[in-house]
Amino acid sequence: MERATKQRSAIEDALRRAGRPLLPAELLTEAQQDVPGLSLATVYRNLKGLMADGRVEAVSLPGQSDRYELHRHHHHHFHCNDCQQVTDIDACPGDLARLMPKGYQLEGHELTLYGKCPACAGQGG
Amino acid sequence: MERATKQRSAIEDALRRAGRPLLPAELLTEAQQDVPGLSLATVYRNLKGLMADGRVEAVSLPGQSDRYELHRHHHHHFHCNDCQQVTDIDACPGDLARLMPKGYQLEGHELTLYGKCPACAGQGG
DNA sequence: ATTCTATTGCAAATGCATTCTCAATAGCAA
DNA sequence: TTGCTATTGAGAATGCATTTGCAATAGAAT
Repeated sequence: MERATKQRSAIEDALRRAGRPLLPAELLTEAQQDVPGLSLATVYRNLKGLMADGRVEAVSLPGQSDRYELHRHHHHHFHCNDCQQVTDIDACPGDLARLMPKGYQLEGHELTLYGKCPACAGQGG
Repeated sequence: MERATKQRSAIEDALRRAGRPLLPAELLTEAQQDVPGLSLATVYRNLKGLMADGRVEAVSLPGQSDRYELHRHHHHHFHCNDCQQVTDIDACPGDLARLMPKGYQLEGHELTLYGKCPACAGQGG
């Protein structure tokens, strides 16, 4: 991460445009609109560097391979059961400490919502 | 799943004793207390069969490989940041629909709580 | 422009969880 | 008991996401 490359900016731009977590393969396709020859290995290499710089973070959902998005404050995710697309949810249930059994210390949480996104909900899926 | 085998009952017994989701490797170790020669392949084979029968279900946590537990009603999970052990949480935040953006249909959710279990909290981890 | 070396594309290589192959074993019906 | 065949153990094989080796390319300091 010492030099600025068109590949890296294409990758960051693609993430910015998407505004949601992308799979490496999706990110590759998106960024290839700027840099046609871009390779998946380069996507992974840059994601690793961008994560080390705190500019990008991985999004792990249950049973899914990691997606990546630009760094954001605490939020959650919605996963469409139809199109598999993931959307950021800028809200939090809060007060989860009350769910904890006695003796357990709560340090964090992750919430994944499932259902249909507007596009899929409208198609009788 | 046509014949009853000591391997299968050892596997079910181990899950019952644990009372929490186990990794295939943990389950192997536990069940080997009953059937020393038990192999990992047999653990996987039986888990698949038990899941098909609805007796066992997979527990996927973000960024983790699947764990397995006996079938239970809706619940959530706590993952200890120290010992990595997973505990069932018989409570639910409820009313998550209010977190949904307009146009999205909520069909389900998964909540993972993180922190320290009693054993690890007591050790200044 | 020249030089140095970080970065890239490609394909091969990893790491891993899970599945499969196959001969030997063991439920269980008769 | 006997016979049929589902199940098992062991290890090789898969499938996938991710990483790496290497020669070629391209930032950017001079």
